[in-house]
Amino acid sequence: MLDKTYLPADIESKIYRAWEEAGRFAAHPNSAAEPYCVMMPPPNVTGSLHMGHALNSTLQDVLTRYRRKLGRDALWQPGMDHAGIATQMVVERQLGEQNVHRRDLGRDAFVERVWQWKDESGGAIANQLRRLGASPDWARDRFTMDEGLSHAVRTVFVALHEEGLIYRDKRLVNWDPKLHTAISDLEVEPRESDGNLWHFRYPIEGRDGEFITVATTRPETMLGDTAVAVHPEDERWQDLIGGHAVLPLVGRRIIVVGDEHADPEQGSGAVKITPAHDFNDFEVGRRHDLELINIFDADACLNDNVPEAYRGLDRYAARKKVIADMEALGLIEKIEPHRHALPYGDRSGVVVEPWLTDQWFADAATLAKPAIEAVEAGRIKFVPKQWENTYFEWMRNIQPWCISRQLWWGHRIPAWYGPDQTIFVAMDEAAAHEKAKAHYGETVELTQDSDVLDTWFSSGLWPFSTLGWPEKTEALDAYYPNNDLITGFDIIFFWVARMIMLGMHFMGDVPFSTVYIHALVRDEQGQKMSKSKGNVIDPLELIDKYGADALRFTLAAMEAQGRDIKMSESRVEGYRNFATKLWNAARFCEANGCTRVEAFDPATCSNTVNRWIIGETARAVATTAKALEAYRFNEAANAVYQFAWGVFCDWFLEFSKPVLNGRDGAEKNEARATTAWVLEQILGLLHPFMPFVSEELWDRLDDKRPLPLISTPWPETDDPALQYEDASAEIGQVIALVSGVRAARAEMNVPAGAKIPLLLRDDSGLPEWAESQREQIMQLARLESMAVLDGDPPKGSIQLVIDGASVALPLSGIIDVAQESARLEKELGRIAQEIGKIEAKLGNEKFLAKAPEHVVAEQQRRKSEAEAARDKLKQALARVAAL
RNA sequence: GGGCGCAUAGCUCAGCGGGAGAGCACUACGUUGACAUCGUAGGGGUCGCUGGUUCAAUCCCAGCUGCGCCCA
Repeated sequence: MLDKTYLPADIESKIYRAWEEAGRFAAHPNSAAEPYCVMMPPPNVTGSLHMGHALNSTLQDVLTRYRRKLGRDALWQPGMDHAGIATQMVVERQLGEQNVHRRDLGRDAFVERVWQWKDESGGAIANQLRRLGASPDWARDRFTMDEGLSHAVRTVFVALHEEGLIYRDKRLVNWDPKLHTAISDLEVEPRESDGNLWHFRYPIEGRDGEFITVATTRPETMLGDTAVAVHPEDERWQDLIGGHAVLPLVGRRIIVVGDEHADPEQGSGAVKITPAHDFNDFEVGRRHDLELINIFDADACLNDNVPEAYRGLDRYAARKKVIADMEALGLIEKIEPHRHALPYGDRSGVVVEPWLTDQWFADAATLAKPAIEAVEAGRIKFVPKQWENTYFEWMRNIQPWCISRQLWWGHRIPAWYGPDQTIFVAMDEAAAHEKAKAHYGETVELTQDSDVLDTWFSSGLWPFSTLGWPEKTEALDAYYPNNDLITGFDIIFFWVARMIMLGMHFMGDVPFSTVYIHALVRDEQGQKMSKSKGNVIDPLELIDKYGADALRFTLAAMEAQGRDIKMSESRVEGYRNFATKLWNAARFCEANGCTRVEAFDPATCSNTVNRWIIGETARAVATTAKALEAYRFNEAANAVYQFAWGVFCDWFLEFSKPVLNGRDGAEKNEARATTAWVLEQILGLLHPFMPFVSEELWDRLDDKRPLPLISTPWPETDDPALQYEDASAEIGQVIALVSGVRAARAEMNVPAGAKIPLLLRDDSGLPEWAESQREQIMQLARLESMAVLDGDPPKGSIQLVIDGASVALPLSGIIDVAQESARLEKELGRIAQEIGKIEAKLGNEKFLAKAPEHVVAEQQRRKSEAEAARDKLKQALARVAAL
């Protein structure tokens, strides 16, 4: 016998272990089944499960389990990302606690140390995903730094280099002066902050006492100015274009150029140009062939290209000194408070510098073309569709992708330098030597590039590298293109776009056909969860408290397309209650001998209640499946919830009680078999959302199952014979009657325990449906008797009108005449209002002329129904008044 | 500045051209032999504002207001 309360913690790990040990998550690329593949966005090896992972993984697991049950050969590919900067920082921090810097260890020892850390404490998230009930094929687990994936990375680098799509260039990059590495523009986070606009006067050469005023938010960069720009059509400065100013503090002659970058509306209309330290100025410099003067070192301290007094100062000290010195010279026109966005490194949290360095770049614009076309042509579809705009917007304006990072942890760039700095890109050192020998005609010393690749370079290969590429494997053949990609909008650029670019280029086909972009999980107040705000909800705590099923169901039920999730614990609690409810329903079934009957055929049931619930089951299965096919997770979850609780528990089990408690025989047998069958369908429907409780019940309710629920086919209820529309109509009337009686009882304060008589009549006397469902009605409406209403209702009756039938509850002595009269008046008022609305429509000639026929017919039907009810209510009211 | 999204019950949110819905919260009653992590019933909404399209608008279109996000 099942316990009274379901305790998730008692069973979850046991069930999970059983699944995993039996290989229930395994994909079978050599099977005849149609493949279905989802790539897990590889979490950082340093990561631990947060709400975003929980949502992302739940959705993938729902889809995977659903498809698996549909008979597809499902591969949910798990893995982990080496997360270059993040991981290196973790280990550096550990070293820092012992006052050791990575330089003290040296590169090889440091990398060794990171691997050690990875093996010991990395990847904790995999076990956390297990607690969530995630069912990826763990045996195929991959890591972006493992041998196979590293080989794929080198292969791609070498190939793209040979095609000219990867090149080395000296360009401005976002330099992180704390981490000492270049980062991509996506890793830069603009943050609003309060600063100033300093208006500096630069003396004009050859015109004593005349100045050109430029404004800047970064005074220290003036030491690297090589020009002043004004708009070419700005009348104020026409005569100055081509002339020179003298850069204060430095004394350099700098040219005044006409360039559209200068905005005549801003300040004086003139801007200082520092081509080596500003992206816009860099472009201006390029157009006018200006000198690039780099004034910073790697720490963002001033170097030897500035006057001696400033050398060695960090950028903020330099700013102070520049301002003070300009002030002393009387060259500051004014200082205005100014709010603007500063570029922060998302990892280091310091302001990054545009800095001129040699880096490796990928020609993203070229790679993007087929990737844009694939989405335009609909070969990849984003759900919700509006994210395609975001994708297009970025892809159509894509910049060269800086792929080198000055880190130690990551894929070392497979490029070697000869003594004269000639570059040899090759799969390994031996191959590089071969190339070098061919070039130099002799063996020379080669030095490998010390940089590593951007982490996203390797994750961009994920859809095929994990399947064994560049080898032609069975898995690659079966699962590429993948089917669905489930991820958050925040990595559309970082990851999704790169996978599409690289997939198109190397596989010649899209990496996946659908990208489902899900919500961000916020806290209850709608705030983004963050450690600093302290509003982070730990999914593992929720699992401890309410069970993994409850958390999963909450996330699925709240995942409506295009809206963020405000996570609230009360919802989780509510879905925990749902699991308990189901548990108790199963317990009821168990206690009443409702066990699976092998020969049971839902298409040939005779009892109306059974036929009805079978039809309802078929509808629920269809609704759920349709919602899942459309990625409407909330609709799918709600369909299951509503059916299991609102239909099966609330009505069907109640209807079945009289039979199950009655005499043994054919009727009872059919009721038991039907109940067992429906419960099984519910468990099947529920399994993708609540795998643990459904599996546990599946197991506990029958010890002769050939397969666990996870491997049992999805409920098949397509057979039109299961619709049973006649039963649906009949039970609909029963439910209306029971509900009507219950409402009247409550309203008239009839004690809940009191059994009352009921009189009922439609056109032909006691309706057939009432007679055939007599027992159910009597039980659920708490009746003492049910008889045909002959003539007028007895005095002192509550009178109801239900689906065309007159109902009387003779309760003389119990009811209050005034109260009953008020109740009927209220009801009548409601009906009259409705009739008014419908009449307005039907009285409108244009409506009759233009509305579709079925809409008009529907309104007419509603009108006559309402009128019939109104008439009966009026009669009832008249009778009450006569008392 | 450009783009996207959101505004529906006290709260969180579905819905979406022809009868305003759910969960939670709230109120009343209730242990009827699965379940108080429960049952039954109930209250509660000019569907942000203003126009337009339509026989018909919460739903489509435009504008406005407020909020959020992305890009520059």
